Amino acid sequence: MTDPTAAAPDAGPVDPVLGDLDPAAVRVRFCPSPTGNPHVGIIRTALFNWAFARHYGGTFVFRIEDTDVARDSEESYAAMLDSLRWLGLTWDEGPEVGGPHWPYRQSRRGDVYVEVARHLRETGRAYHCWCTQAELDERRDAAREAGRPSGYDGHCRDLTTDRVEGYRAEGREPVLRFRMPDRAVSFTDLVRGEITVDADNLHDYVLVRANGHPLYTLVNPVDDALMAITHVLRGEDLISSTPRQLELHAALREIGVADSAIPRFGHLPYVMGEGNRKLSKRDPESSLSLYRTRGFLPEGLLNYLALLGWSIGEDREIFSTEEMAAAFDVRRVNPNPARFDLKKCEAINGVWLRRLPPDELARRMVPYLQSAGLLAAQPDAEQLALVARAAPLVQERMTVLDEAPGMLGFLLVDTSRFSVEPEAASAVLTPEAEPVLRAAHDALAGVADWTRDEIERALRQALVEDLGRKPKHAFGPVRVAVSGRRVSPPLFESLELLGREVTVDRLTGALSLVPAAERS
RNA sequence: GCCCUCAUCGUCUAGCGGCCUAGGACUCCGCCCUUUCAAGGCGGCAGCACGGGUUCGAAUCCCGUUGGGGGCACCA
Repeated sequence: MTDPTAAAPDAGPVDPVLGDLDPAAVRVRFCPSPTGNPHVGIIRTALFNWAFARHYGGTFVFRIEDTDVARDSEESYAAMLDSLRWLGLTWDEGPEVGGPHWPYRQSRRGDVYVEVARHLRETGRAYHCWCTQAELDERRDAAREAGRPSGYDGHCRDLTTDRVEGYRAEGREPVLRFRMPDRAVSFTDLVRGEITVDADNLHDYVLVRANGHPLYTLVNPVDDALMAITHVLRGEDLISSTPRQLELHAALREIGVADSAIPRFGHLPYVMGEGNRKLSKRDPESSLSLYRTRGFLPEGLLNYLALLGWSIGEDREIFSTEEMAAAFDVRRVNPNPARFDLKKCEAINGVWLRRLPPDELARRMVPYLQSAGLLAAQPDAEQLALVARAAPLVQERMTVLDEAPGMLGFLLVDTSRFSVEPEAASAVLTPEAEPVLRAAHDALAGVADWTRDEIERALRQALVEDLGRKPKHAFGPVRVAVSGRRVSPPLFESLELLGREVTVDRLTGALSLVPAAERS
């Protein structure tokens, strides 16, 4: 058992991501604040955290950062859960599934933060600051004017009791500030390497508002510490607040509030929108629900999002979330911002859509057909069977599911609601097409065995052979007559699904749309 | 203003000192296939921001410049 050539435990290279941590002990969290609709940037962050956790066999914690009563909403909270569920990004601890650190909504953890804040103040790690907004603004402007850093200047760090009493007598309400060390702070970012901020640019920051409400600056690090988070993967906008978080966590350990190790941080690049701006919740194209209603598949959307800042390598772009998790390595995350490209997102989605088994595609098209009014809320077996048979016809013609109604509508509407698009009618249902329609009508009416091959044989015979039309001009009018459009699924298969009776009816109807030929 | 950060085709990326006359994908443009549209096949346009180093050798390492992004809240 003993291998003399084996390296001593401390001689092997230390894993730069795990350190000496057991992979299964990895704990990451996804902690959105429920304001507005979930957007693709935040989902990308969720995906990378999920992949990281799954890669190591660790724990994916889902925590709701709802400390901003003015902006948070219950709808947004519900939408966030619904989104992750839809995408299949399952969490191991969090809302609805529970976990040892319950509750996972910060709005329900108020007592915890009050207690921690008290400890911080009693141990001198945080202090009351009595400065008014006006005073702060004035000093900040002056500092900026002088070319100095513009953060808090430490004015209230060491106030005499007389001064404190004076402020109190004025009726001022203090905020609680964290006392940052007077030295540089550095850390190794998992995607960017060493990042150092020197003391001059580290400022005491507010943990608790004058009204007693704890801020993100307190609750986020506290929960990370209490929930024993080992790795933090978040947006690059948080890079500059990382030193604060590091120091607060260290303070928490020193005063005995938490005993978990300080997490390692990795900052993910932005997802950019049009122009050169970070994609924000205000941009309509950032909204996850938009992609969902358009009929993107979770597989496709997630695959595309994975490509934004990460690569599985070896000229490969199509992969599942499981494959991503298996291959995921934070150090391979690309630090530069990526622009969201709808065209490419659609292309990737199209690949996934074509990969679906036809039955599965049919199943997923149903809701879109329903909301278009083409399918009843409780479709009968016959309708569902028709959709299932039609699925293979449209599968390679779609990139998103909400294209289904447009492509299958002619198969599903009853005759009373069927109509030919005016543009198609005027372009194709011309006097020259009349003989074609007539011949097609007569030929199809006589087809005994209504199958795709028999339909094709009959039409070719009648239109191409007998009438001498080019296939394009032979089948075009028939297509418009039965589908109402110039573009449709393959013609013969469509006719087979439509049935002889309806087909013949539509040809008759089309005949009535043909304008009389001008006599000269 | 101060600080942090980023830099390969239009876009997403591969590249971690010689395999690079820089590969793939999306977009766009041709051609083929073809009953429409797609899908598919083949081909094409297009890139290492700039300047210094280091090195026998740099897209790859270092420094600077320029340009982009972010932070400097009693938002998160």
